[in-house]
Amino acid sequence: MNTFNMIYDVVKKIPKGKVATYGQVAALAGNRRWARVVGYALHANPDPENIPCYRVVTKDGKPSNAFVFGGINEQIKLLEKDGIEFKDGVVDMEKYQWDTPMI
DNA sequence: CAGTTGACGGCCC
DNA sequence: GGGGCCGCCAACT
Repeated sequence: MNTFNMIYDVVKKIPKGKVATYGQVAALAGNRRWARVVGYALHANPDPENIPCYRVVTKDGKPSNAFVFGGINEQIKLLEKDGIEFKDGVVDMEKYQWDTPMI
């Protein structure tokens, strides 16, 4: 169970129609300070089919400025397909942020 | 082995 | 309100 593995596990548990912030994923993975590591882990993304990295956004509810898995537009498209509403490129965190009971 | 960087977050100026 | 800096851990060079 590496740090990466825990992070991936958390990301994979993000329910459809919800999004999580990097910090939140890090907190769920075990440490809040892993925010950067989470970013790195998702960048590595060894299994994109099971790791919906597009559901992980910054605290602002915006996708990372270096999202390069197909383009920002593609990420927004995928999120909207999940039922997540985008407004001016940002998600309504109050409504769509993953409500984790374990945090 | 040591130094630097990195899909971030939070605080300070 | 906006911009910049520091800090955290792990991976990469």
